[in-house]
Amino acid sequence: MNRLSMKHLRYFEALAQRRHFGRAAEDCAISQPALSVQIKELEALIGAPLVERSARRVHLTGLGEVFAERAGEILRSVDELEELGRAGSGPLAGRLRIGVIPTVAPYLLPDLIKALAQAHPELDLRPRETVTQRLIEDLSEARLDVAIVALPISEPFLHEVALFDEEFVLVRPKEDAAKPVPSADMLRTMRLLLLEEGHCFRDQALSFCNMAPSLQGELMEGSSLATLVQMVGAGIGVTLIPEMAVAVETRSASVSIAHLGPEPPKRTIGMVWRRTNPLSDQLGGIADIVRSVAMARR
Amino acid sequence: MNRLSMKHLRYFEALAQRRHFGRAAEDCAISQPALSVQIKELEALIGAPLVERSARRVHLTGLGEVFAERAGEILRSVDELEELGRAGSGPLAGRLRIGVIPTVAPYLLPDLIKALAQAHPELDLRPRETVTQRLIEDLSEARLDVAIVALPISEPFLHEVALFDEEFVLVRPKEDAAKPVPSADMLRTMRLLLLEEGHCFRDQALSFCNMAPSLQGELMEGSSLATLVQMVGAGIGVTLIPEMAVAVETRSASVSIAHLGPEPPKRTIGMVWRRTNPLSDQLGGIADIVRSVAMARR
DNA sequence: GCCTGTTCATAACCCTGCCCTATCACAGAA
DNA sequence: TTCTGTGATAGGGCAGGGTTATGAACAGGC
Repeated sequence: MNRLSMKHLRYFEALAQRRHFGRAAEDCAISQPALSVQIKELEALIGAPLVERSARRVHLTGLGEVFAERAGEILRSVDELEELGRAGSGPLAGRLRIGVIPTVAPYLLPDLIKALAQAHPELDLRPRETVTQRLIEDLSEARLDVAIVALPISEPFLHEVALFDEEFVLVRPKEDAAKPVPSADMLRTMRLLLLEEGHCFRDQALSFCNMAPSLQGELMEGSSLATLVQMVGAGIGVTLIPEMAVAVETRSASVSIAHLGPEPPKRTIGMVWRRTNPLSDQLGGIADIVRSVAMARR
Repeated sequence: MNRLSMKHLRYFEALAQRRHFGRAAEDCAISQPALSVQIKELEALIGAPLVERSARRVHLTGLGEVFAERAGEILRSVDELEELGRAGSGPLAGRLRIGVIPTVAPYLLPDLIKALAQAHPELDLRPRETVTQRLIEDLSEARLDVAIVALPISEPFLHEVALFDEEFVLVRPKEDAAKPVPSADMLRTMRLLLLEEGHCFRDQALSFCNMAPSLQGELMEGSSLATLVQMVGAGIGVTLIPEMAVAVETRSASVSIAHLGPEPPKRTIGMVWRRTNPLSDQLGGIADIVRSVAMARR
């Protein structure tokens, strides 16, 4: 006889309702002696009698009634708790903490949130925007469920799925529109505006130009693509932005867009999550939705 | 594997706090495999994973966190419930439903309530005033814990203890004060005012006068001793009242009190409760308090 | 790359707790 | 009294939940 158990509560509740050991035992699908013993044990546990036994009828003591009431409340909570799994009936119910890198988030998230809310209305979406490294850390510490980043990540503990490829396009001042499109090598000689350290997109752009990260002395840095484009519009230099950002960012700037050929630079955006995440299977479905949203934006 | 148990909740709570199977198992004073099995069973029961196992660290799933929170609340309630017995530390904690007959209640209850509140501050007193028969019924149905009535009751299921004896005194109009005190036989010829049917005091008075209950045609009836005394003051007849009522009832009426002798009628007031009441022992203590209050009123 | 330590899962065994049936004890009713 | 209904007690058996031993997966150091 150790501590209060669920059985004690359920048996006592039955007894409180029926006020009859035999009848209550029946309700509990056990024999009358079994119930008697359990109730007795419960009273010993509480240290005070809860029921008053008389030959003809069973009554609750004052304490017994208080106990029955509280026990009932607890049991209802427990019943509810048992239903918790089934209640979140859909495969993906509850919170989904999704991280997105800054060079994707503003262009993808608005549509994505709408699409996810439609596909999984019971989903409590918690988006978060930050650089890749932080996203990986957050995934590792289980502060995030999934992240949308540029692949590859190559973290052994993460599962990766590709979502889509996106091209990098050159943003020049409007008056340069007629000029020939520079090659990657030529870019290196131009004043190239890039995001500050930590953004993966910065590294991707540098890699396309075959520039060592240490050459950055010559460069200007901005904290967002919007800033970079506005600076280009002001004639300060040129920059690269991902295709998806074009529609939003060039609307209000006097810049021209040029596709870099013949082998345009591009990156692969993908979704990653911990291999150990028990929802792994369902997360593939989420990835499909992200993919379709990204395609629709073309 | 049947239903959710206290162990499931406690083990899961430990795991949620420690985020480590071995450590949590230690907290629960069981072995790590035992905890693993229970958690696994719990997840099967809920129908969804609650924890995410990885080699280095354990995380809760979204559902797991919700579950942990709710489980914690439930466990706190249960802990509290376990304390219920010990909390009502005194032998007589909680509700005490006490019934008193109407010819005693107004003269005893005020002092009694004060005395009981002082002796047992944790006592939640629920007094009730009604005629003997109803009191007995209420005791039988466990709607009352104890009753203060005129003895004997002679119900086999009730335990009786005597509290005190009280004399009946004659109430006459003030102008009769000088007249000789009538004998019991003489009373029968006077206009005797009595309580209405159902009050035990009525029967006791009738019995003193050796009058058959059927002779009531000649009598006046009142619904309370106060009414009777006022009517006597108005010269309508005479009445008997218990000694304890004298101080209160004759204060504001022009009546005179006479002791009937040489063998004055009296009745024994006592306390009764169900033999099966588990608090039987403690109730003797309550009776002692009632007794001392009654004595003090002399 | 291989070895080692950590951690959770699985397996095999065992014991305690719980339930069953049978029976007793008691109180009311006939 | 005897009979009936009710709760308590006794003794035995099954299984849930515990134990230890071991396996599998993974991280980190050499």
